[in-house]
Amino acid sequence: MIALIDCNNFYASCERVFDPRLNGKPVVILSNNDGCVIARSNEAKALGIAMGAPAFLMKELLEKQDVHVFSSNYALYGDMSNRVMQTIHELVPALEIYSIDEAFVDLRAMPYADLSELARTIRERVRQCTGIPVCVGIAPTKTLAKIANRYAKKNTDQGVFVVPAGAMPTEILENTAVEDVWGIGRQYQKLLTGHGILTALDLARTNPHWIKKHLSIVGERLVRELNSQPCYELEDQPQAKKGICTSRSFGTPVTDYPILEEAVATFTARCAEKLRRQQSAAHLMHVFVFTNPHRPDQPQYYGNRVLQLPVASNSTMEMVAMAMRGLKIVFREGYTYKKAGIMVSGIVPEDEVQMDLFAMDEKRRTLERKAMTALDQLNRRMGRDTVKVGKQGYNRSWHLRQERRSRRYTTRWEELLDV
DNA sequence: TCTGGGGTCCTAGGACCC
DNA sequence: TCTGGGGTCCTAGGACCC
Repeated sequence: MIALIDCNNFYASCERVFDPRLNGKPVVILSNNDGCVIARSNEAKALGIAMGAPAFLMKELLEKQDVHVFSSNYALYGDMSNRVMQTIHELVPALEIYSIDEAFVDLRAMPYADLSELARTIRERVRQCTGIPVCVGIAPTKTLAKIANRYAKKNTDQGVFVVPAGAMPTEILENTAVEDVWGIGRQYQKLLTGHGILTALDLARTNPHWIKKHLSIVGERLVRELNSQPCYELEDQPQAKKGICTSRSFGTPVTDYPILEEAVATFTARCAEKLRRQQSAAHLMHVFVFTNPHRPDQPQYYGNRVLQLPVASNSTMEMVAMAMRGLKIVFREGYTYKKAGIMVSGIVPEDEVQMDLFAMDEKRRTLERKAMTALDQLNRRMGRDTVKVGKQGYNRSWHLRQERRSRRYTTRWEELLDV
């Protein structure tokens, strides 16, 4: 059996842990740049505030209904996520962190006759140690555990639901709309409902050949999983990423080349850090810049370039130098840039990098590697970008708009909660 | 009379997830 | 004034190999 543990309204719940006055009130959290609504408390959902709704269109409603609005505070949410995961991990050893607010756990080796008792224990312990409410769904497959979790959230006071192994759980499948099944998005929903497949139960009973033809092998696995046949194992070892992207919209639009340089250098430094953290190196870098597509009255431009490093690298210095060459190529004077980013791919383990007879000499490479290790250690201890390359600059005028961010209660001494 | 049977790698595009 | 930022997997088609 597999459990899916999912935090309720996670970002809103994080804010509430440190400000209980928010309990019972509508709370929403905005995306980077205070752009869209990306998390809502139940009270906010009840007001009809949609996921992904642009904040500026909701302004009146948010004010009129006295909604508490927050900018994203990823320092807080990331740290709270770590605490939740650690708490679960202390109770169940086999844990797959699926997203910032969800984890699958393998219950096969757990000495509990009654799995709902274990689920309640997990729930209470997470609540006690972190203040975050979670729901737990338990079932023979991941897909069914997802459905069980959703059902626990919507239909029970306990926040726990178990789909037993053995017989097909017809009742819960019948009460789950097909578009609420994990892996069924907008396009597949349209296709399936067009063929009269409206519920998870209908989908579970659909002809596998038809599914394979229209939803590919992914759909076939999904149908098997609905029939209690596991196709997805628990992945408790995180896999190295095959592509890494750092991109941002700018708080204020950018026209100046030096400011664009600072932004792109910073994104590159972030990609290099991510590569080093997973002990990888990349040999392709994709630089892109673009104007605001929501302003058709302004001239539009999308510039992008893929650059090849002679030897796969994760050195901030080498990668920033390369990114600056790419930016020079894609930059066009006279446009107002809204967003830029760096994507790296062609990722290999850092100890399996293929050398080049004519590239940077080995001595320099070793030195840079040592420098990067020192840089990472310093920045981990003293805070991000304590040590950085000069191109990253001090300007920050391109930086995010975050007008309503709460304090970083758990990761900054100077922002601790006052009692 | 009649024209094989395997493979690999790469890219673009489309679907999905949080 | 104003619309986020990451990822994954699969398939089809083209080019190539023996």
